[in-house]
Amino acid sequence: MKYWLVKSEPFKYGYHTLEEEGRTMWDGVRNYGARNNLRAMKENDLVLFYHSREGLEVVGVCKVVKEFYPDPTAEKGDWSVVDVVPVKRLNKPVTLKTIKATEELQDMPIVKNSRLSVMPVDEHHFFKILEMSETELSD
DNA sequence: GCCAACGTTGGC
DNA sequence: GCCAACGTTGGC
Repeated sequence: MKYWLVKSEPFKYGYHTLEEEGRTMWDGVRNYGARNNLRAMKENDLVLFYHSREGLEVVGVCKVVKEFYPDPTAEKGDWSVVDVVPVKRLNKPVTLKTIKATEELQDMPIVKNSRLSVMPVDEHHFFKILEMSETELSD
């Protein structure tokens, strides 16, 4: 089991949109690093959902339900998508500001590389963020 | 809205 | 295959 973080602009596709739709194809990734991370995702991996540009906070957790396959929205190039479903909205969103202020989260790529839209998250970072959000997954 | 950081493109 | 120019992302 691995853990990830994906970014989305909430005015384009927010966590609320995922909750409304119940499931989505994570399309539109056009960056090789991000794509390779998508391809490394396995079914049942858990993914933090982060709102970029507006909000600037981790708002929820989702889960990979289908491993990578070709991105049907790509007109050319070798791009991939995965399918995800919402798992749980965080009780308290964890802001980027808070992440940056938390010593043990300094190694997260989001702190150093603001442009990567799909990134791996260490297990202990993942659970630290859940703890900070006062959210339990086991239900 | 600005601009830093990062990626991509294309001339050589 | 280097690197300058350009484009995009996303924090501020």
